[in-house]
Parts: sequence; C-alpha cells; structure tokens
Amino acid sequence: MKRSKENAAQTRETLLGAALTIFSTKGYTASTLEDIAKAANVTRGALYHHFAGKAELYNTLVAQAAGQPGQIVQQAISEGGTFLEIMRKVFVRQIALIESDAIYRATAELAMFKLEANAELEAANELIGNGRQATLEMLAGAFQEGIQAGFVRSDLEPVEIARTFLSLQIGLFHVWCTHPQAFNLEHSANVLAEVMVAGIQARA
Amino acid sequence: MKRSKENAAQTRETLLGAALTIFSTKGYTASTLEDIAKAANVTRGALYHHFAGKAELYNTLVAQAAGQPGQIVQQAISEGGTFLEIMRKVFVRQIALIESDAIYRATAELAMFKLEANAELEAANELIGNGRQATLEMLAGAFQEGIQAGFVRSDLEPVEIARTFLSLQIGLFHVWCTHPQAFNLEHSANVLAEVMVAGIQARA
DNA sequence: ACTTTTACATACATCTATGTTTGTATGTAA
DNA sequence: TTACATACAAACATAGATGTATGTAAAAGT
Repeated sequence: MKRSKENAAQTRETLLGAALTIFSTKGYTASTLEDIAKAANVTRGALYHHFAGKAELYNTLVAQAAGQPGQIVQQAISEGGTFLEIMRKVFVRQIALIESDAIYRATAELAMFKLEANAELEAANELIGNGRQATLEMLAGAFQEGIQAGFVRSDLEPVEIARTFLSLQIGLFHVWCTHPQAFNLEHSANVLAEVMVAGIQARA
Repeated sequence: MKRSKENAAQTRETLLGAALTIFSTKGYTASTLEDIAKAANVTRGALYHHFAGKAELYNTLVAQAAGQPGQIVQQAISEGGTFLEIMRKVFVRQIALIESDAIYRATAELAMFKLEANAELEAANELIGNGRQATLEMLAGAFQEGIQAGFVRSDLEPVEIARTFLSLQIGLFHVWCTHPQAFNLEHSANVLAEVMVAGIQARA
C-alpha cells in the first residue's frame, strides 16, 4: 500500500470518476459517500481527505465540463467561414463532444436533466447558467452579423434565433438521453441542423 | 374535526397538491413524507392511509399529467386544416398548456428535468415514454401526409422531422425552466414555430 | 536517522427518514 | 343504538447516512 503524492492524485481522480458513475446510476441525492468510496476501492476516510463532501465532488465535476460548449462556439466563430457554415460546425461539434466524451456527456446529462433542487449546488448551477448565457450572446452576435451580411432572414431577432438554436440542441440531447437506442444521434443532428439552417436563411 | 367521505377525498387531493409543491421545491428524493404531510396540514398517518408511500404519490401525479400532450396532437390533427396550420396549432397549444396549467407545468418539469434515477419510479417513466412514443408516431404520420400533399420538403424522413419538432419543444421548455424570467415563453414559441415551419416546408 | 506530514482506515456519535403499530374519535350501517 | 369501519394522530423501533475524531503506516523533509 503505497501512498505517494502521485498515488494520492490518482486516488483523487478515481474518486471523481467513481462519483460520476454513481451519480449517474443512482442520482445525486441518493448516492452515498460510502457508495462512491467503495466504487473507488477506498473508504470514506479517503474521500473526506480529498473533498469536503458530496457537493464538492459534484461541483468539481461540473467545473471540468462547463465552459466546453462556449469554447466550441468561440472556436468555430474564430475559424471564420460563411455564417451558415459556422452554425453547422457548432452544431456538429457539440454533438460530437457528447458522443465522443463520455465524461462530458454524463456530467451534462446529470446537471441538466437529472438533478433535483439543491441549495448546496448553487455554485455549479451558476457556472452552468453563466456558460449558457455567454454561449447565447456569442451566438446572437453571430446571427446579428449573419443578418447584416444577408445570409440570415432579417425578420427575426438575433437573440431569439440563438435561443432557437440552443433549444434545438438541448432538446435533441434530452430526447436522446431518454431513449439512446431509439435513434442515431449524429444522423438526427444533421437533420436538425439542416432544418434549422433552412429555417433561418434569407430567402432568395 | 369531521372525517366524512367527502372530507377524506379532499384530504387526498390536498396531499397530492402538497406533494407536487414539495417535490418541486426540494426535489423528489430530498422531499420527506413529513414535509408533505405538514404542508397538507395532516400527519404522516393520514398520508400512509391514502398512499402506499412516496412513489405512489409521484406516480399518481404523473398519471394525471401524462397523455395530455398526445391528446393535443390527436385533437389538432382531427380538427384538420393545412398541414402547417396543424403544426403551428400543436406547438402553440403545448406552450399554452405549459403556461396556463401550473400543475401540468410543475409535473412535467419535475418528471423531465428534475428527477434523479430511481428504480421505484419506473412505472411513471414508462408511462411518459409511451406517451412520447405515441406523440412521435402521430407527428410522423402527419408529416408523411404533409410530404405527400406537397407541403413538406420530401428529402427528410418523417420520423426525423417529428423528432426535430419534439426536440425543439422540449428544448424550449427546458431553457425556459432554467431561466423563466429571461424571456417570454409565448413569444419565443412563435419564433421557434416560424423557424421550424420555414425549415421544413417545400420550397416554391 | 529522526521528525513531521501525508494519506488514508477505523470507530463512534448523532441525526433523520422510514415503516409500522397502536390508539381514538367520528362517521356509517344494521 | 349498537357494532363496525373509516380517517386519521401519536409513538416506536430500525436502519442508514453524515460528520468527526482517532489511529497508523508510509512518504517527505531536515
């Protein structure tokens, strides 16, 4: 039984992973610190050594995941291209993130759809809210430019279009979370992007 | 202190209402039967007399709310009209249901976005899943007809369009639940419906 | 080589929710 | 009007989760 510094860091990571697994399986509230410790092959003593409690575990997980969507939008915008290309790119990459990164996916599902009201978790919720707000504003800015450049129909407010975009994404994620085996996420994402783009582009 | 039959039925209703309120406020798992009983001005004895436990309270609530979305779709389709009219109608009525019926809204929010994993609640989840499946199929059928009638572009599969429709609705509901004060639900719903319809209709 | 932390395990004390049981007043029916 | 059922309240017994306090071996610093 070694307990070097690197070993301790590993234990910490293992605990975080175990926490995510247990949270996803049993839900946050019903998850016991004993469950998590056992899944990480340590005792609650180790858990309390690394984290103040259950809330800190959760907040740490969310902090790792939040911000990624915003980064995608920022990155796609900075890469340039026509407006509609950017939109598709963002949509596709968000979906790719969900499909490829199991940790992000589980965290997002947990935080967005599987979390009951909890005063202790305000910090994480605020983080998520801020991230979404930032994403919304970046998207709205992009739509604004798209309108001025003549790519996007001008009868809709940019913010509303951005909200449509976000809603579509979140809704698809939700539907897929509830019935993952019912359809192919990537395929549906392409259809949604297609419909969305067709719906907002300026008519010839 | 009367305890006639009618009075007992009233107590039962009060308990259900209190349960929804407490569930919405504290989340299902963290809600205590003591909390619920207290909110209904009775003791846990009364609660256990009317319901087997917490799960039965929840299942009863969901049973009351599930099926309403499907009814809206069915109703709108049976009323006839052009395809795009039907689509708008469904979208608007769903949103209206959410805005006008506080009990439905709270139940839906609870069941869709605020419920942690729980084996006891499978019955309710299945109910919801079946309802959504039925809605999806009805919508897909409508889209199929819309395509054949030439209203809807023919390069998309009906089921995928239906999923787009559902995702948009659910996503908007979710975004609104997390930031109810940030925007006007009805207004955004109209924009989404507009974008959606523009995105799927056959090009001239 | 000695001391001091670190990284945990173990044990304990407290609290809270649950389910059940028992008690009782009132309504209802024979 | 008497007998029983209903609708609850109150008390209890149990289990499980939390936080903390203590113990301990190995690692890290001196």
